[in-house]
Amino acid sequence: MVNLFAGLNPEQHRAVSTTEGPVLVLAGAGTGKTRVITVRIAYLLSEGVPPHQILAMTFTNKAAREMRERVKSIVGKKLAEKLTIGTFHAFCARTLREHAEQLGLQKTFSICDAPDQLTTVKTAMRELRISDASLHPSFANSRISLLKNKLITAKDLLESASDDKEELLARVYERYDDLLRRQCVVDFDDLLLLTGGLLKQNDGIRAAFRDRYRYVMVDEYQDTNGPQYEIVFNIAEEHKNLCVVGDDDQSIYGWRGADIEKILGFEKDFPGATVVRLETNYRSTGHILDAANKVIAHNTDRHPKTLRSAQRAGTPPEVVPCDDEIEEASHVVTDIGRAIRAQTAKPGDFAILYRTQLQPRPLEAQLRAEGIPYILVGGQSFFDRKEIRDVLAYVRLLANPDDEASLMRIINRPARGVGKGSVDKIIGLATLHGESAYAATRRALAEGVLKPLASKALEDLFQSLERYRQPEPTDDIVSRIGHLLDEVSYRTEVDRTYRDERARRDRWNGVLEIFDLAENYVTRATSPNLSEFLEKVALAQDDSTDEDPSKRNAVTLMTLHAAKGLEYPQVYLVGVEEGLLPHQASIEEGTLDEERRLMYVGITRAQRRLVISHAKSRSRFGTRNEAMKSRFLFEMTGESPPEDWRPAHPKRSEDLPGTRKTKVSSGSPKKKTQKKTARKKSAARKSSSKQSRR
DNA sequence: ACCAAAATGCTTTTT
DNA sequence: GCATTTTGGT
Repeated sequence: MVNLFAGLNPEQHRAVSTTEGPVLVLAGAGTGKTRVITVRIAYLLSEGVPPHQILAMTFTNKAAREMRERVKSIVGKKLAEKLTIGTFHAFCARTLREHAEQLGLQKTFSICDAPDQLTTVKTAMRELRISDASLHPSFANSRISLLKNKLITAKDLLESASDDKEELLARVYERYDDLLRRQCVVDFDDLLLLTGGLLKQNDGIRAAFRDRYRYVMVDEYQDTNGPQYEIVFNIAEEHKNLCVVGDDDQSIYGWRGADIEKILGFEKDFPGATVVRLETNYRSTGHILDAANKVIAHNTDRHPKTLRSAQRAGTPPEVVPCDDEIEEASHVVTDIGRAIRAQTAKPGDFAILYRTQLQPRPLEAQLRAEGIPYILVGGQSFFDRKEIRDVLAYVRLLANPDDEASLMRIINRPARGVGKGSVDKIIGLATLHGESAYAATRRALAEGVLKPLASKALEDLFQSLERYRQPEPTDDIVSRIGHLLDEVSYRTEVDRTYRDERARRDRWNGVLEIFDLAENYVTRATSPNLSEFLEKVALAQDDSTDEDPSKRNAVTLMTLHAAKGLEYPQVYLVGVEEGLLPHQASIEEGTLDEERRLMYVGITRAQRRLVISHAKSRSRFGTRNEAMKSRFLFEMTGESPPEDWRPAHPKRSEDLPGTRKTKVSSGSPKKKTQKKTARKKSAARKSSSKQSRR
């Protein structure tokens, strides 16, 4: 075997070679963190540790894939495949399927995505007769998620509720969980929560996991939340062969329940832990790193550290003021276009980073106009499209008949004469008997309480579903899905709904892509089944993007959150304005530190060139708002703000909920019209962007 | 029960 | 500004 330690600096060497006992690696941005983890795994293997005893957890699929690839390139395919490397969520989904019985869960449970979660919250509220006015469904939804991530159960909340609103929320939470259980569905948070509970409560399973996974590694440890910590702790508590790697300065998931205290307090959890600091940055040139250091130094609650560049000073970051987001986009794109034409750079060298999903639009338009290839990362567009959700709902019903959200989605799509009346009757029965909507429909059919037309239609639908539910030996998943869609005439429905020829083709192509996905899955899986296929689909949203080799050499557009862990020769950081980069909502919540870390993450993605832009005004909700240069830019350059500069500040609670079409600012400079934004944080996601493939 | 027109609410970040 | 949801008419 080659010398694994070649090219490692002394700290990296120590992190790799300390295999026994707890290890905390504080790895600043660009200090070779991934390298350390992968070489460490290779080293463990070379020391004779069997691959199945090694468990490595990541937060994103991308990170997991990259880690496996890199280990593979060192130790070869055969060994690498026996390692357990995956996201927390994937690991948990697998564990839950293996041990479903212990939790009173069907092995075929489905995983509900964000829109389904919201639907379920709404159902819970409807059943409890709670109006949208007393509790916003999206607010309830995000709070429930956060509570789960903080290991607070509905019962806990009910007991500790200090006001009416909290009690209301607790009751919705409780009913929401009941509904999920009834549907045999778990949400993203349950995956972690139930696995944690399983390991904590079931001595046998815990012992088995401890015995099996002797060496545990966790990437991005600063993003660990309560349930994840519980899982890791329960597995590693005894043998203590736990190596966590992270950077408190890059903790940007606090809103999701990530607890920065976990990395700050690791030595308390595991006394005697070896602590390794990686502070030599191999990624960026000196000036860029200076800028990053200056910004992050304004945070107080952190492990103090300063990144040192291993490279020359390079060029300082450029700060470009623009009039509005259109000019900003055109500046960025012209800049990129010029470099590409001059052949000093290729499209793949560039990344354009932004805070929110509403920003990429003008950039996309410009890039397309200039004919520059680009990839839009994130923006869950594909799986949010109506026809995709329809088809997946059908597939989910095959795997799990009790999935109510899915049944309700397709019960009358294509239209088959099952109207509101019939649906209400079914829901009524389901609630009355505390059974799933599927069982309630069966009951309604047996009792003959539905209109003849609806009755006949549902008989047919159920017959089709049941026919393709059981795997025929000769039949694979793909043809089962195909036949089912055939029998319900889904193609006809698509043609009927979309008059425009192009739209029709587009939509149907989307459906065909599901078939591609399924085929792809079948060829890879050892024993293909619907539940596992759906699990892959639910847990892997970024799959389509980076596999496509034709898009390799393209400008990358993504949010700052999505950019963590990545690097590009040239980075454009756009929209660095008060209210946007310290985001308004964060200013209101007092989480400025996390916004600053986001800025820090953005800066440290750049290898040799960083261009930061901000606009004087930006259109939002169709109205134009004035914007101030972000405070972070003053922190970065050390300049002091000019006389007329005003930071964004928390908004008064009294606002005008009735006014939809607000007038464009009347031009009075003292009264700031800049802030008119949503006042609640919401987990709702929209299909705001399209064009993820082609 | 179905379709078109009108109102609504959304936009912080993701597994 | 947009897409989705609700409404009102047939």
